[in-house]
Parts: sequence; C-alpha cells; structure tokens
Amino acid sequence: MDVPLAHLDRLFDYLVPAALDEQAVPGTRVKVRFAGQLVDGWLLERVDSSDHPRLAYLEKVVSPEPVLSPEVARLARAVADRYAGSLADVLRLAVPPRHARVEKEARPEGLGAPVTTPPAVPEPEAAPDVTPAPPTRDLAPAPPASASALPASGPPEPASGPHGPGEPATGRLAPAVSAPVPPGQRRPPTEPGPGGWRDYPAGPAYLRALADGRAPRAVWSALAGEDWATRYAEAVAATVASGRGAVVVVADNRDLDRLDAAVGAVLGPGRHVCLSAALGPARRYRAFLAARRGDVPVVIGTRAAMFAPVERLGLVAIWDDGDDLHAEPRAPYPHTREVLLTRAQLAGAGALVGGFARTAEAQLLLETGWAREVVADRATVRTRTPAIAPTGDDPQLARDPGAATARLPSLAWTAAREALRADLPVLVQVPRRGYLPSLSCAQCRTPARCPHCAGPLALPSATAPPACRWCGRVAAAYTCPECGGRRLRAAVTGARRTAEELGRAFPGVPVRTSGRDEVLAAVPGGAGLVIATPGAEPVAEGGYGTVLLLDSWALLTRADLRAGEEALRRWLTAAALARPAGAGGRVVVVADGALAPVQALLRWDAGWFAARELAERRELGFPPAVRMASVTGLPAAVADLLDEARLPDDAEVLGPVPADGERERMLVRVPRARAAALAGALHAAVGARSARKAADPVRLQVDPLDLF
DNA sequence: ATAATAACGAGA
DNA sequence: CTCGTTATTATC
Repeated sequence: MDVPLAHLDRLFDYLVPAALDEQAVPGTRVKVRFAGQLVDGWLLERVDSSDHPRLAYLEKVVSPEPVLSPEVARLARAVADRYAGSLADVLRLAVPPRHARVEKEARPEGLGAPVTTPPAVPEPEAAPDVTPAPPTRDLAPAPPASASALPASGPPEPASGPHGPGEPATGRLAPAVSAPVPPGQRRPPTEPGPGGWRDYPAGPAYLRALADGRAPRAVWSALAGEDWATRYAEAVAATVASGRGAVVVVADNRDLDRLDAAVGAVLGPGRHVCLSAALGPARRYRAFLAARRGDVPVVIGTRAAMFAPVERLGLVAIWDDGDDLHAEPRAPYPHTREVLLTRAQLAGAGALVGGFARTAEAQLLLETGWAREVVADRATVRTRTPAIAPTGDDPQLARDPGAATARLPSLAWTAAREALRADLPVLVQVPRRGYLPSLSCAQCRTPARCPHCAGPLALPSATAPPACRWCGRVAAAYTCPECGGRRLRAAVTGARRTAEELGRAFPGVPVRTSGRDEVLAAVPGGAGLVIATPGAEPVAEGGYGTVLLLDSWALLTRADLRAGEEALRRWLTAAALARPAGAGGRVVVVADGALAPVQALLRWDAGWFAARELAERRELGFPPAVRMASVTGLPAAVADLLDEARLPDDAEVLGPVPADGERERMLVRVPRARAAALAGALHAAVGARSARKAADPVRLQVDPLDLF
C-alpha cells in the first residue's frame, strides 16, 4: 500500500477478479479500494486463501509489467526493517516512477528472453458474474512471521548479517553459491582474467570465485594510481561469465562515466545499463526496464541503482563507500553499502567494497569475518605510491591568513615548483568552506569531548559555557585528557584559498579550477595548476607531478565522528592521482605528521587506519561498533515517541540536544546484537503514533551519518 | 486519512 | 437510562 502511514506497513489481501487474473502477477503495480478510496499498491504475492473474512476486489492492475522482482521485494522488506522504515518508503526508492510511453516502446530485437515466471496460479473457479480468482496479497507485506512471501531466514542483521558474527568467509573465500551457467549464455568478448588484480595476492582468487559462480566477499584497498574502474569491470565480467548479473554503485556521475567506459570496454556493447537520477524519468525507467526484463545482466549507477533488479545476481559492488553521497537522503535513509551488503546476503551474491580509503564499517566486515581483505603487499605499495611528505610541524603556518606565499609552506611551494619545471601538472586540493566550528584543546588541539558520553563539545552561544551536543551537559571545567590543558578554542575553518592567489604564487602557469559549479573530468599532462575541492579532482594524463593537500586543519578539527576518516579518504583519493615516486610523483600534506590520518597517508595504509578507527569507536561506543538511531522533532513529540517505544533493556538514550529551530534531537544507542530490536521498537512506536493521529512529526534515522 | 466503534460522562 | 462527545481501532 503506497501510503506513508507506519501502522499500515503490512499485507492486505484482495480478491482478483477473473478479468484481471492474467495480469495480476506478483510485482505489478495495482490500485485497490482502501478505507473508501482508491490507493496505489503493490501486488506482492498470489495466495489461495485468506484469513480475512471480507475481501474486496482488486480494482485495477496499473500495468502488467512486474517491475518489482521477488528479490528486490525481499530486499526492500529487509531494508525497511533495518532502518525502522516502511516498505512503501523503500519501494519508492527501489522502483522508479512508471513512464507509460517508455513501457510501450518496442524492445530491441534479440535482447534477452522474457524474465518473468509468475508462480503457477490456479485458474479461477467458474462462478457467475464476477469470478474471484484466488486472493492476492497486496500492499506492504507483513513482518516475516506472517508473510508467506518472505523467506524463512530473517533479515541479515545481526545474527547472520554483514556485520554479524555468523557465517564467516572462511578458507579461501566465502561459501559457494550454486549458479549454473544456463545453456546458450553469451560470453564476453574477452575471456575474463585476473588482469590488474594480479597486483593483489588475493585478487586472482577473488575473480576466479566470481567466474566459478561462487559468492566471494571482499574489502579492497586500491593502490595509488589504480584504474579502479577497469578492476571493477573485470570483476563484473567474471561474474557475467558465470551466467550471473551484477550491480555496481559509485558516488557521483563522474565516477559513473569512468566506470561506464571501463565496463563497456571489458564487457562489450549492450551488456550493461547506467542508472542514475541524473538521467531523468524516461531514460531512467528505460534503463530500469532493460534490467528488469533481463535485457542486460549488469547495472551500474549512482545510489539510485542500489535496488536495480538484476537476474541471478552474482555480485554487488560499491566504490568509495566513505563518500557521503552514498547515504540516501530520503526516508528511511538507507546507505548504499548497507543495502548492497544486505542484498548480497539475501541473494547469495558476492560483494566488493572497494576504495583507496577504508571505512570503519568496511573494517568491521573484515573483523567479523564476513568479508576477506584484498590488498597489495607492502613492496608493491612502495613501488606504486608517490613520495608523500607532511609539512605540519607548525600547523599555524598553513592556517595563517597572511599573504599568498606565506600560506604555502616552503616544502609545498618547492614541490609544486619542481613539478612545474618538469612540465608536469600540479593538483592543489582545497577543502570547501563551511565546516561547523567546534571546540578543541587550545594547547594540543585534541577535539574536546564530553566527559560523560564522549559527544562533542560546542559553544551553544557566544556567552554560554561549552556544552555537549549529544547529552546537553555543560562542561564548565574542561580538562583535556591528552595534555591536561584547560583552555578551549574554536576550530575555525581555513580561509578560502582562491585560484588567483595561487596563480600569483606561480606566475605564468595556466590555472584551472574544478569544484562544485564546474567539475573537470580530466586535464592534459603538461605544466599547469589545478585547484580542486575534494571529490572534484580531475585525473591528469600521465598523473600529477605533485599533489598538495592544503588546509588540513579544517578537515581534521571538524566536529564529526568521521573527521579523521573523511580527511584520509579525501587525501588518498587526491594522492592516488599522482605519479609513482619512481616517476617523480610527490604529495605534500600540510598537516602534522604525527596524526594518525597523516601517518596512514604517508604509509598508504588505509587498513591500518580503519582498524585503529574501529577500535576507537568500540572504546567510545560509536557506530559501527554500536547501533545508533536519532529521533528529531518538537520536544513533546520526541518524548512521546520514546515514551511509546519499548526499547531494548540495554538501550541508552542520550540527549536531548537542540536541533534546528524549535526541534530537538535524541540519540538511542544499543549494542549491535540489539539492532533489530531497536529498529523494531522504534518503527512500532512510530506506527502507534500515526495510528492515533499524533500531529507533530518525528524524524527517525537509524545509523545517522552525522552524529554530532 | 476516514469511518466505525467503544468508552465515557452529564443530564433526566 | 439515553444522548452526545471523545478516544480507539481498523482499514482487505
């Protein structure tokens, strides 16, 4: 039922009129009369009988196209459960709006066979007038216990889930999944081989497992300069060779263009489609239908593609899972990585979580044994990595808002000049403005944390004493746990460094900018300055001679749980565009070399940092070591919801802290083992509230990306 | 949402 | 005891 009311998040049975029997196939969009009015719904399954005494008839089958595949329906239910959301909300994300004209278009000749094999439905019994076919399960499916459509195994969290302790990826690779190659399956133009995966000791075995029809799960840390798009294309090709399909999701359209080219080159034409919101309704629905109808085995795209229906799913992959574009901004706010991993779990598909950086969440996959690490050995890392040096003994140097040259530490300036003299391009990464100022120790700059709950301290107003942004406690007499310092300072973001200023520092050199407004995909190989904000760095032909990472303090002192992780991610992504040290590639990061993210950059060791980060989150009780949920709304509504919710015994409620305007925010924290119980309790509480027409809305977010 | 229904309390 | 109002519940 496509209604946004949480307490209606379940199945309803309808009779199928004989006239609609043929069209009323699971996965179709339907219209039914509900509470007196016509509403949209999803036909989820056909059943022989119903417990409900008085059934109404299905009003209409909107389109015979079974757009919702059984696999995606199951996935959507699991995602709704994990995120304390409604199935209807998830289905809105999973199935793009129908485009009737596109649906009627003739399908290209010779592409694939019809996909759907609707379950055998008995013919309606002969009866006068309107002949009822067996009733149909419509709308939102009930929770697992009562919905026959759902598999015996529940959602993967937490017992057997991506982050759970169960089902370790033991031995060589994850357990095999039977997926026989159907006869007549087309082969890709080139036989898939390990290709560039040979640089990673576990790489060839991973590809072999995919090609053999198994379901290997890997967390991959890419080498500097890696052609990651081609590696992903190779993994996809291996999967396709086993007669299975693949879904690959990247963060933005620039990455998608790269991946598109690589997959096209490796797989040949017509074997994949791109799916992203940027396509617009018609093209998006066309790509979606091509996948659903089985015309292509591979879907690549931005997060709009995470639910893409693919036949015989063999691989799900995400590139750069730390990019916050992977977080869906619409309720119930699922994260691409979590959706894809749930999907791999439910569908028995392989998984590939790759990036130059590694998130704490990916590290958890390794530490629970759910996935296997694919990394290069240290010798290979050394030959591929540019020479990376910190220049941050005096962090003031980089933050001093003085003259242009004064802002460039001498090492950075020298490295840039030398690259330009060698006729090589120089990349300068400058963070965007606008990070929240927060408090850190005036002496050692350790971010100030609440002594009670380890939340971040901030100044509520110019005059008020510092207070915790989580639990609201006032930290009047703060003492830094690192150095004993008692003074706090606001971590001001770096001043905006303009291209003109840098141009003045290097007269006569062409300067290009790439940022929010205009993103460059690539730049030529000769001498030139490229000023880019994180995520908008163009690749340079032959690689950059020097990469400068400026204003690091603005990144590192952000009041964000992921500040260190995010800084390292941005640095690695930019540094990966430099030439190897042997070819003159250099990276200068304007930061203190003793800091952990800087250390990880210098050693090109994302895994080391992620392990450290995860350990710290365990200690502090932060995600992903625990499960968190946030409840935001007017104080009365928030209190009402938490009052209503039967939270697990060990749930810890933090807050309230002021949110925007009149609203406030509370955080609920539970151990991972209680994650499902927490989501269930919160969803039920939202349902109870909506059932009694509680006026003020509350926003419920499981795994909120921003905790502070 | 909206309608049906159960619950409640005041007034006769 | 009934009527009128309000809270509760179900919506196939």
